[in-house]
Amino acid sequence: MPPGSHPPYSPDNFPRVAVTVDVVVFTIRNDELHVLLVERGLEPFKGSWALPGGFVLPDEDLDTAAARELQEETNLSVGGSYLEQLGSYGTPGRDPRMRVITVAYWAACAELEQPRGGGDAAYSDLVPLAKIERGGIRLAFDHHRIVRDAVNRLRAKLEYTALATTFCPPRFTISQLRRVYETIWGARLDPGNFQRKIRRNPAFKHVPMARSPSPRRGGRPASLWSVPLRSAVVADMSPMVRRPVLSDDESEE
Amino acid sequence: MPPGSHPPYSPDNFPRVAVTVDVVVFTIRNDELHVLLVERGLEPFKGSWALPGGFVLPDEDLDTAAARELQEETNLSVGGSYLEQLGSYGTPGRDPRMRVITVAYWAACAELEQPRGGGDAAYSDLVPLAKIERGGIRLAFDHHRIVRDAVNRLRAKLEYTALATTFCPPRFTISQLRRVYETIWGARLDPGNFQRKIRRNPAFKHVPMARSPSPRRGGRPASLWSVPLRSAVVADMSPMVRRPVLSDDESEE
DNA sequence: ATAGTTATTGTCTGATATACAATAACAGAT
DNA sequence: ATCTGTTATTGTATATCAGACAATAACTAT
Repeated sequence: MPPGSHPPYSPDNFPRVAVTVDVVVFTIRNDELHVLLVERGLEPFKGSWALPGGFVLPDEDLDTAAARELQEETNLSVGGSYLEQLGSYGTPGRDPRMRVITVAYWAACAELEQPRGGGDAAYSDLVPLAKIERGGIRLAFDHHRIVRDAVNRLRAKLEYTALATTFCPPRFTISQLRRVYETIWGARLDPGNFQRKIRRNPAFKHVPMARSPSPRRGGRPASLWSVPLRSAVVADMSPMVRRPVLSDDESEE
Repeated sequence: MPPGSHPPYSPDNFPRVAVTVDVVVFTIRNDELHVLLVERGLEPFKGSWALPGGFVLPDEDLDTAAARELQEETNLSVGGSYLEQLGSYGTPGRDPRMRVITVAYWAACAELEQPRGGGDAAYSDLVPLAKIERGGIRLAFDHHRIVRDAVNRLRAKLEYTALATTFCPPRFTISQLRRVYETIWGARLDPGNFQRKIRRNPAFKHVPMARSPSPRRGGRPASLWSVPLRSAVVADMSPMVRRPVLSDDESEE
């Protein structure tokens, strides 16, 4: 890699750097987008919230390290969720103790059991993204920026992939899926047009004899859908158009 | 960052890792997409081609390190080109000497002077991407994968940004720009429809009294265009549709 | 003047998004 | 059982836009 003028590799001849992975875990709870955070028990930033993460182990690939962190924090195997590298952050001084470069990942999960409040490890909790975006949460290091970047990526990817389905159970109604978009985008989508859009997409398969089960408050029962091919979730699809954010009251005028 | 069960930071208490940046520099020469490569003068992979890159210096941000590498290799300031982080690669064993995690970047440049063959530094040259994709080039480390990822990203970004303009001089004709798309996508675009698409895009501004200068071989002279706003280059735009690759002969049935 | 070439504008057609109306299938209240 | 409210699903009409391709425009070279 070094073109020549750089010092040659050798255990004592390269800058001292630590490499960590941090994961932005997204999930939807009560129709609100949440992020998994841990409370720091040590300086620096003791008492602040931070993204879950840790060192990349000596014989571990980056993706593996991220999957391990996700697993450790959520008890979810990567199988049921989506995990993707976001980017690396290494501004000098981002960690006051030493040079730390972090490889950030983001994950989308359907259901998340309430994080164990305070175990042997740190205290962790799901925090509404709105609260973070509002500036209502003090985040350690440059994690505010990482979260912002992750949210932008998430919002963008909903547009042209079927990733929204990873926030749903394996079998879901089209309205459930629509609510995922509405929640994450903060926009209202036309139910009829959304329906057609999904039905036209060959990645989505009708679940034969199934009707929406959960106790509903009236209304025609919806049929269930799934995306059988794992690869279809991340494949490009005809884009969902992201509309401008609407305020909650669009009734009387 | 460590939730708790991890070892605390300390100069002696984290895995030994080196961090480098590697840059995939793209440019177009003779209507062909090229990548800048350097020939390795040292083991491992002595004699193979590799991406230009090197250590991240102790007080250097990642983006800065990448910009420095680009500058060192091309004599181009980042001002005239586009530089973006691609992702990080850290599979154990990717460098046989030690654990090396590289943060890969990719760059798009308009003109590139012929790399100085062999100076004090390594021998470097522009290599046609087609040759790399065909497997005709032995690349060191996992650089083959990095180049592949970079090309995919480049091709994707042409679709919904004005990044193709970074392969053109500051003032260009619409046909020049179209040829950039055709070169990178390996597809043929309809001149008329392409023209309209660009003219409809408010990011593109007509250069008042200018006509295409370069010695042409006949044909109506084209007017010149530019994208005055730097931010408009990376902003989302109405997507160019990527058509299937066409073979060179689409004339006689 | 003529032929060849590239730039630019026009036109038509088909696909698709959007708004919004209409119908279907349920729960709960009366 | 009927009526009301709610959600799911289908229809429809309009506007927009991509794609094919024809028609001009403005040059160079002969």
